[in-house]
Amino acid sequence: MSADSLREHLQSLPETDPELDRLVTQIIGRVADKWTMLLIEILTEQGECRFGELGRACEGISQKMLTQTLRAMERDGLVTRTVHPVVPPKVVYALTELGLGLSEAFCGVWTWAERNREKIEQARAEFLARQEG
Amino acid sequence: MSADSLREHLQSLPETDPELDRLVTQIIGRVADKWTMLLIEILTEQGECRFGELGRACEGISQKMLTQTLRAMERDGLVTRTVHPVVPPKVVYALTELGLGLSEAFCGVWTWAERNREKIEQARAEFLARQEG
DNA sequence: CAGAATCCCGTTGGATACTG
DNA sequence: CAGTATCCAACGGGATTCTG
Repeated sequence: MSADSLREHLQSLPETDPELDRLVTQIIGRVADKWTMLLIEILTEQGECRFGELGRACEGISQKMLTQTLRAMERDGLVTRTVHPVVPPKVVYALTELGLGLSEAFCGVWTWAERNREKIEQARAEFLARQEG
Repeated sequence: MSADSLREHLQSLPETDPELDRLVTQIIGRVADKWTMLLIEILTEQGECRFGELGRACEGISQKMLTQTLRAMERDGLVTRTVHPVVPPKVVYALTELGLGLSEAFCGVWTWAERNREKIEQARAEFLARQEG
């Protein structure tokens, strides 16, 4: 896709209304979050997961942030939370249709990151050299 | 795209190496940021922009965060920063090829947010009702 | 105009301990 | 196991001031 056609495409989107634009912007702000994106990717790859599984798969996340992020995702309709009344407790999280849609949409960013990892590292090295030199 | 085919697609990506996976994850973390995404969208729609233009277009951003985000984007090779030696100073920012690629990749998320805005708001309302009831 | 520098406060988020 | 509750440090980020 060329720069021009991409621009045209973006401009063609129906957010001429500033009010609407604000709402969409807010959604992006809410959803363009590191943990949310990682959890969505894990749930897409692994299918439904238990709380602990997610914690282990999502490297570096604290249990507090895991709970918090999952709650927000549930609130926004991205995942379902199913409690199985057994001992010990078993709670299963799964992507909703909405969540799956976001996963598909974000898939492009993930692919982009992989494909351009080296370019980014190179750019960082050059930037650093420019600063020092 | 079905859930299964999306899963297959993600699993087919060459990040079996955990080290590589960490790097990509870090890039996602760096780039999945509200201001970065908004600035990329603005630069895509408007083409090259001056510092002040970006500040005005990116509603709610402080000058500090604008500078900071633009620096990080420049460091990662997403934008170029061109200084025109005139008085008053004129500095122009533009997307690089790399930045344009990210813009394209993220375009899907933007479209998703617009298309599903109502569903998200509905999900929030239902979640709220469930909590209260 | 395009920042750099400083101050300062609120929120984020980690660590830890506790519970059904 | 799947959380909740509490405390606290670190960082994000706004407001303001100053400069080339």
